[in-house]
Amino acid sequence: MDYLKLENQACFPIYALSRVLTAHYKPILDEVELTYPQYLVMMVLWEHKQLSVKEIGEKLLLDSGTLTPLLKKLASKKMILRERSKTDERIVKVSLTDIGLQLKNKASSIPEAFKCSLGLTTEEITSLRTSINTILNKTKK
Amino acid sequence: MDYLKLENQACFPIYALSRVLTAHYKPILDEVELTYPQYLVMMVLWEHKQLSVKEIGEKLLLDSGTLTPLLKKLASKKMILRERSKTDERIVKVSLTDIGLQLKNKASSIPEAFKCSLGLTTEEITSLRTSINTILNKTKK
DNA sequence: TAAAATTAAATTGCATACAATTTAATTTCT
DNA sequence: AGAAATTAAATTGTATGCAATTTAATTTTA
Repeated sequence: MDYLKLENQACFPIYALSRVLTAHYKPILDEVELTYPQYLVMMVLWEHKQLSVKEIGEKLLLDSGTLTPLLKKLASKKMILRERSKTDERIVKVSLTDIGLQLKNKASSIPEAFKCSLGLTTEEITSLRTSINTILNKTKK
Repeated sequence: MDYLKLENQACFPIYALSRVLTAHYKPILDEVELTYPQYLVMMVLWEHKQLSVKEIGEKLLLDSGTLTPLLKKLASKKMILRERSKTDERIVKVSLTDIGLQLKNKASSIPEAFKCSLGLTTEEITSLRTSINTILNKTKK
């Protein structure tokens, strides 16, 4: 078998699928004026209320080089608040504004809209999530 | 179930895994001075010898906005040749230079090196590729 | 305790991605 | 044939990603 053929690659379909899925999110997320990475940040904040940049990075596997400008954008949209920690000035605490909190209501229909856009069954999605998570946990070090 | 929680998302693990896998490729591809998307382009050219920008885009699901600068970079490294089609001036034909062709020898060890870097069994990788391809084909429209 | 090491963000630079538009060439249609 | 529509790349602008470095603050250590 020629391992340098695209069809024999495992990484390419994941790389491609990631972009295909983001494209499916696009029109849905346009409604709430979020990009996919911004949506992920909002999601972890809806769940945890307040997180440092580092903590957000650990959850999303993104570094400050990616997050700092992204968080500034969310802050300019008044969805989040960035403030230096009083007890440790190195840390920037990120939290939701009222607008950001309210947005969760509007966003509640997104998962279902996305699922419809994909045209996969619930079982297919669950099975995919489980198997990808297994691999992700083994490989992310 | 709260569908706005990260752990219940199917898309996030794929997005994250894609980046984790690219990171695993990084040190290996550094040896041949290619980025991961550049490696994909080289791979389709090793297989097909000559392709138009559009054809490369169809195989990799990338558009000219992404490919044009990437191909210019590969051309500046003397790995590929870009030339307008004689019969249809709209089309740019991309082919391998001798250097680009030679590179396949050096690249032949990449799949195995990557597999080792991942630490997954052949079965895990094959099964992953199969299930992701199924989903990809259903969703890429 | 003062220097050394570490840590958290931010910054800089490079390389994608992709939407939208533009340009140039070719096809289709009337 | 000539205008209209279509097509293929390139261009423009915005938004990631990430390596490497910098900056400022805190912790560790000699």
